[in-house]
Amino acid sequence: MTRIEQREQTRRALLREARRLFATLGYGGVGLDQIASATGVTKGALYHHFTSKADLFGVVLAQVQAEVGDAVAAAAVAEPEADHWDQLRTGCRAFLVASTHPDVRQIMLIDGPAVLGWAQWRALDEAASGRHLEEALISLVAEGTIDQQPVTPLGRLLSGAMNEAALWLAESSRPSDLDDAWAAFDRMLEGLRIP
Amino acid sequence: MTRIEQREQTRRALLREARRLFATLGYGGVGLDQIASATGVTKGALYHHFTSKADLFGVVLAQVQAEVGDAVAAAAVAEPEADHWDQLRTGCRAFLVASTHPDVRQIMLIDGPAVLGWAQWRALDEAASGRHLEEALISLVAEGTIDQQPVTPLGRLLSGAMNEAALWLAESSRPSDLDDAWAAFDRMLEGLRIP
DNA sequence: TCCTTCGCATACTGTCGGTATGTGAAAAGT
DNA sequence: ACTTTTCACATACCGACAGTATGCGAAGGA
Repeated sequence: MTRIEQREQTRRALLREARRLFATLGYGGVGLDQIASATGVTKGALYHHFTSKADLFGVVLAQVQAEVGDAVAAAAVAEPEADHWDQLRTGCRAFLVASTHPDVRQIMLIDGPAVLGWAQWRALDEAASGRHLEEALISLVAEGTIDQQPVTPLGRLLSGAMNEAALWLAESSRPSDLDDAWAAFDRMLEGLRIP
Repeated sequence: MTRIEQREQTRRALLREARRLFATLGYGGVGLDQIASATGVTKGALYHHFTSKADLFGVVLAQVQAEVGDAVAAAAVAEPEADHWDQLRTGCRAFLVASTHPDVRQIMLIDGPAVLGWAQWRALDEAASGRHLEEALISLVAEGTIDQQPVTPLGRLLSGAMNEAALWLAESSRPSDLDDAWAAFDRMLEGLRIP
């Protein structure tokens, strides 16, 4: 095993255990010694790969965000013949489903803004899934499907609505809640559409 | 000065300084010694009034939530002759404006869920302003102004949309952003209304 | 006036994020 | 082939901070 391979392997293992522990215990509930020992290394190795606890969390968060973003993009690509409107809908539904998963809930929705600050959190969100949302809205404004308006505030409203709905869904146990939340969100979207 | 007066005075002073520091530096950026010395007491006094740092933060958060809830209620009461629909709109606008203030932003929107957990945060939100929102939605469903549907997921969607919009507004500097965000939110509300 | 209560201070401990330094093996140079 | 350098990690340590145990002095009741 060459050195660069060993390095990557250790780094991946650290990220895997960090994500697992951050997701189950929350950022404040996990110590760096705990992450290191779960990985089978010491804290020295951790600080060789990451500059701080927040930095490690940031990389984990970026990874989670990227997965959610990929899920959204995959859902949109899955039906290439659909129009922009239906691509927005399927993308939003994919985002809602993905955000309900426990890792995403704790790391991205709860701890993310508090640990990294809202500005940095937003930058990661923008790079991962927010970008897709704004692009979709721009297309819809351009083709006249929704009112001419600045897309950034509208994107924030929709994103915040889905985030909060995902937090609520992850807490609730009734299976029908997902359908109810999606129906309500879909009604909201439909209300934006010019008849 | 009687003992009970002295106690209340110290407690209020602690809460005042804690709120100020939590709002400016964030929960993780403030130490209990810092709060105590800013108040002019020692950490012993702090632990005599609050069981933990999270407990102190929880009381501060409840106070902030109550202020926001009062602002929403006051805005609705300010125009008693308006119908339920316009009362919802003015309430939402009051919430959006109040949530943009720095204290509310940092304490209620960013640190709140991470420090207390989402369930407890939601309970405080429900008691303060979420209740008003759900009651308004129930009235609107009952009178047929919006579609028959479960109000809880819809309330979560609207609440999350406003929270995220408030975070975005507090970051941005253009004065027109508030108008844009409100216009977008108002369009969303209007879309829910049965013609 | 004595005793109890209690609001708060003082002094201490354990944990944890972060740093400084050591070490042995892999890679590079000659 | 031998030396030197690099580097991935371990070990040992420090400071900060949340939390605790205890002491004290004044208020309030008996």
